[in-house]
Amino acid sequence: MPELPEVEITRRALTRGLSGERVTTAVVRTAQLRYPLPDDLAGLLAGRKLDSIDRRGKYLLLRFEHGTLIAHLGMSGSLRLVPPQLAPAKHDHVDIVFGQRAMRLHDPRRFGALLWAGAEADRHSLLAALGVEPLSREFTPEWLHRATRGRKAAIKLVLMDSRTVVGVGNIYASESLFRARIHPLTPAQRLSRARCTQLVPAVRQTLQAALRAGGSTLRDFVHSDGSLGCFQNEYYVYGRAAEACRICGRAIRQMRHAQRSTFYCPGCQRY
DNA sequence: CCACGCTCCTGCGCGC
DNA sequence: TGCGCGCAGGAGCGTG
Repeated sequence: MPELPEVEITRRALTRGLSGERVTTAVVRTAQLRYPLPDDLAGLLAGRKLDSIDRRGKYLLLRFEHGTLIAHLGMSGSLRLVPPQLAPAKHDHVDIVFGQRAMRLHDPRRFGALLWAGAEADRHSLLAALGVEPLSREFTPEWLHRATRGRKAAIKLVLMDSRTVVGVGNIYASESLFRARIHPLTPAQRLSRARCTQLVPAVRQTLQAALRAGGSTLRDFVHSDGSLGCFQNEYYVYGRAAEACRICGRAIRQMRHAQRSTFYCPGCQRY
C-alpha cells in the first residue's frame, strides 16, 4: 500500500502532531511484525522527547534525543493519532503514547517493521544501501541514464528497486511509465538519454500529484487522522485493465511480470 | 555485480 | 450461501 507519497503524508501529519512531545509510555500487543519489536519499548522511550521525523525512502525515522526509531508500514500499515483510551481494534499492534495522544500502528498483514537504531540510524543496514530520493535534486535524467547502464532488467523493476531509486512501488511505477510513454518491459539499459529525460519528470510528477491528492487509498491506507487519500481516482493505468486509455482510448492491458501486476497502454507506451 | 524466486501475513473478491 | 483459491500496494534474503 504505502509508497513514498503515503509515507510522506504520514510523516507530515505525525510531525505536526507529535514533534517536540515527550513519550509517556508504549504499549506492545504483538511481539513480532516483519522483525521482532524492540525489547521493552516503554522503557526505551518513556520520558524521551521526539525531536523530529525524517523519511528515507519508505522508512520513517523518528528521531529521539537518545536514538532513532525506524518504522516501515510494509504493505498494509498505517500510523494514526488517536486518544490513548480508544479501545484497540484488531491488528492495532503498538501504541506510543504522548500524553493525551497516541501514535497507533495498525498493520493487518504484519509486513511492517519497528526497529530501534540508536544514534547512528542512517548507517543502519536497511538504510545504508538505499538509492536516491526521487524528489531530490540528485535524481536527474543524467543520473538515471548512468544508473541504468548495464542493467538488463525491465525498467519497471529497476524503478521499483530501492537500491536505485527509493519510494516507487508497484502502482507509481506503472503510472510513471505511462506518463513517460515507456513500455514497462523495456530493458533499462536500452533507455536513451532522451527517454530518461521523459521518465525522471514523469516519476516526480506522479509522486507530487499523489502527494497533492492525499495519496492513494485502495484498501488500507488512511491518514493519521483517519481520512482517506483520493489519488486512485486519477490513475491512468493501474487497476484499469480493459478500460479505455484516458489519452488514446485503447484498452489498458494488465499482465503479470515478476509476480506483480503491471498495467500499461499498448497505444501510448512503446519499447 | 546482477537477476530471479521465495517468503513473511491476513483479508477480500471472485468463481464454482 | 459457503468455500477455496488467487491475488494484494514491500522488500530482504538466498541462490545461481
